[in-house]
Amino acid sequence: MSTQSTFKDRVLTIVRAIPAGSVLTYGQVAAAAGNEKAARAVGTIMRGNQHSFLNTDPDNKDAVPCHRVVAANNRLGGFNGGEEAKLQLLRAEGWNIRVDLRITK
DNA sequence: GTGTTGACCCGGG
DNA sequence: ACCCGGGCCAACA
Repeated sequence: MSTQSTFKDRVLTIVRAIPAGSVLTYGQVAAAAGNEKAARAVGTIMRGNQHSFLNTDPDNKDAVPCHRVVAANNRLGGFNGGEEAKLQLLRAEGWNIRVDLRITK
């Protein structure tokens, strides 16, 4: 069993299965992949995905919608193309993300 | 084989 | 709010 699917493979499969409009935390993905404590490693794996935009295409089976993986405690987490890109993708899927209320100069 | 790094997580002061 | 530390694991040098 272990020789066929590595932790990385399981993580990618799980992330591919996240439907639009849903999100999982790094920790939840790690737990679903069989190792609850590997949240950090999930981030490492996500970093390897170069395709930030193609990943939104639901018809592409190889797409890995890594923008649907967020950090715990309602934090956003990182992204290859910058947090701003991740923000817009999630907003397009119905999430309401508030950023700043104060006036700065 | 040994570090080091990092799209993490939790707790404590 | 802030800063700090320990733990965990995969990838890389």
